[in-house]
Amino acid sequence: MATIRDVAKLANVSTATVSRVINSNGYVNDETKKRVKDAIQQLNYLPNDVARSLFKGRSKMIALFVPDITNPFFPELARAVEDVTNQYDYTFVLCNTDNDIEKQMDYLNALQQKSVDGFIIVSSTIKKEHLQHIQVPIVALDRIISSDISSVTVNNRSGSRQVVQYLKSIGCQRIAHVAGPEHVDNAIYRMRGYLDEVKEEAWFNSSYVVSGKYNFDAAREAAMALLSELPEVDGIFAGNDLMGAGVLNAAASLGKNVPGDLAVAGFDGIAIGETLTPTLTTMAQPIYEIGAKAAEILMTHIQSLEHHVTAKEYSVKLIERQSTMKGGF
Amino acid sequence: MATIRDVAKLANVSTATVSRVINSNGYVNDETKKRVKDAIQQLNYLPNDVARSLFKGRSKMIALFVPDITNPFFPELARAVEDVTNQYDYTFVLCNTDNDIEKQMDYLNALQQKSVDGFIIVSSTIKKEHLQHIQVPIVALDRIISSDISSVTVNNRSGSRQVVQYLKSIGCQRIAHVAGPEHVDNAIYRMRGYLDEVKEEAWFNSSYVVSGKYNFDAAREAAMALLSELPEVDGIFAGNDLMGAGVLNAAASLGKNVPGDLAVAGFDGIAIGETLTPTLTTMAQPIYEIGAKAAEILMTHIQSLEHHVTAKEYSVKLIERQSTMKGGF
DNA sequence: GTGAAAGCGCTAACAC
DNA sequence: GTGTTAGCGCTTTCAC
Repeated sequence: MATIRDVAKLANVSTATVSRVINSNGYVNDETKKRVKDAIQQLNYLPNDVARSLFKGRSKMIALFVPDITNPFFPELARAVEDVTNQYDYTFVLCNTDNDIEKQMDYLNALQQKSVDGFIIVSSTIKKEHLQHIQVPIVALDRIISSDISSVTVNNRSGSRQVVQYLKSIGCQRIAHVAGPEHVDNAIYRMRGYLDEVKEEAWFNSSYVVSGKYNFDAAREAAMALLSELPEVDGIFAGNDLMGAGVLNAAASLGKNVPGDLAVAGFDGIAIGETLTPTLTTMAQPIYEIGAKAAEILMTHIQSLEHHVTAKEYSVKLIERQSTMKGGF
Repeated sequence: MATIRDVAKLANVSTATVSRVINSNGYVNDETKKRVKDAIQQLNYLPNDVARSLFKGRSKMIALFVPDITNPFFPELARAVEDVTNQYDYTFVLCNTDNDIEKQMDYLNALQQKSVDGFIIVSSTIKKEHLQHIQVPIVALDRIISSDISSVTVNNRSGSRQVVQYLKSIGCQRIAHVAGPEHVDNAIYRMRGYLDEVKEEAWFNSSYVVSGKYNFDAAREAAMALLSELPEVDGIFAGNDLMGAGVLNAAASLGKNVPGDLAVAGFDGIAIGETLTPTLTTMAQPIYEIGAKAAEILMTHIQSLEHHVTAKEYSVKLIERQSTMKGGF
């Protein structure tokens, strides 16, 4: 690989001049500029980013922490972040954390040693204290970390209320909830939204809420038990789509017709909802948008070196599909 | 951030000694080693990886190119690669290429400027010529680039033959194929495997093969047309699971019972196959394993600086599910 | 308008 | 065993 010195030599100038040319910085005579550009071309010269990073103390890299990229909610988020990252000529580092605090701390350190310029973090275990030693901007995504860290989220609670209202509106009389993990804030908001709408109902009691841990299998099991125990349930709001799929599968196994006997709605709006049979009604997040927004905010923080906290909350939107279309399916 | 000089000063030694301690390199008196370690602790010192990279010309980063992480085949692959990467104390860079050759070239250049130590590439557009200027090891994954580049793949052709044989064995008389894109080598192998098994059949003609482009919607449309035109089809081998899901959906729309009227099998073994109704029979790749293997091979190449080409082919395995279980479902 | 030189933080000869 | 020193390739004052 050619270096700046090779270029300088070939163009008969100093390295400073070459640097000025490649960075369009300071005055350079048009004549010499051309000589330098020719030399660059001829040598196929590309500046060494590592040397630049060392000098500048910044690397033009940002990192995204997700619990697990194989969870179908995250790829779209990652895609959005990568697209924006790339658009700003930054490099995108992906870290699967499994929500393990130690793993996250290791990543934070390792990446700081690499002068990573910022972090976008989806985590339900990282707290403000864990980030005290981080010198670069951070944006929390999907889940809030603390009020002094910028965040991008959705209206989980009111969105969930809307789902339940919708289920009522199509005629459901007994609506159960398959909830996400208790230690994940958005799962709690979704459950609260559900409770807001049902806690005053005469029929309601706590056995209408079961735990599905945000995954397919657990939700399937939970729904099997729930539907056996409370056969009068005619509507289920699953805290995410993956659990919604589990509920559909459980219903099929029990010979329950969806949506005839049972209406099912999920939350998130991930792509697989459309591939299921019946297709799954869901309260959709603008997943790509929130990912892209988080990246944009991070870029703003990085470039201004200013830390004005912004907390953006997007609205979710109901997408009606076969799993609740009592008339049409 | 403290530097090696701060540590040296505090411990009353030279930077060379500190370097020896942090790299467990060369002889250092136990006494002074302790002093250095204390100083490191006290200052919370972490070596600057950028400076190291500049000196060494290597960055301890590797990059994975995938067409699009939102395609459900890739997250598991990415997860595997990241796990291995992390285990070797490397940093993982993810690039969505959309199979766009220009984007891929840009990434290659940008990452070379960052001294990335190696690439794992899933691409149907990159050819050997595009990689001529790359100085670091490359491993091709899922799709072969050229015979002198290490690769990890599966037996697409014989695996596909097995799927068709299996469909015959459960009684299918007219088996159609929804094929992937013509410019993707593994899609071609899968189609050939299918043809190997049916081209001598009296009933066979080319209208039994339709194109589904490896995606849900195209496959759904193709299957709708196919099933309308050739109602005698009682078995479909879809070139991947995403298209298998499309076929299932099409069948449901047409009121065809799966597996009663029509058996459906896919290829890949991605997780959503289990969430469908009926669940989808598939010829499963060991996705995580092949991703991990590719990463291991890359690490070997990186560490030995030797370029012994290895081409590993894994075997796929049939997973029988409801979409073909004529008896049980 | 251009060049000389210092320095980003580290490692590895090479001395002693 | 430990220190001195010369870079890795770049950017940026500060001269001229």
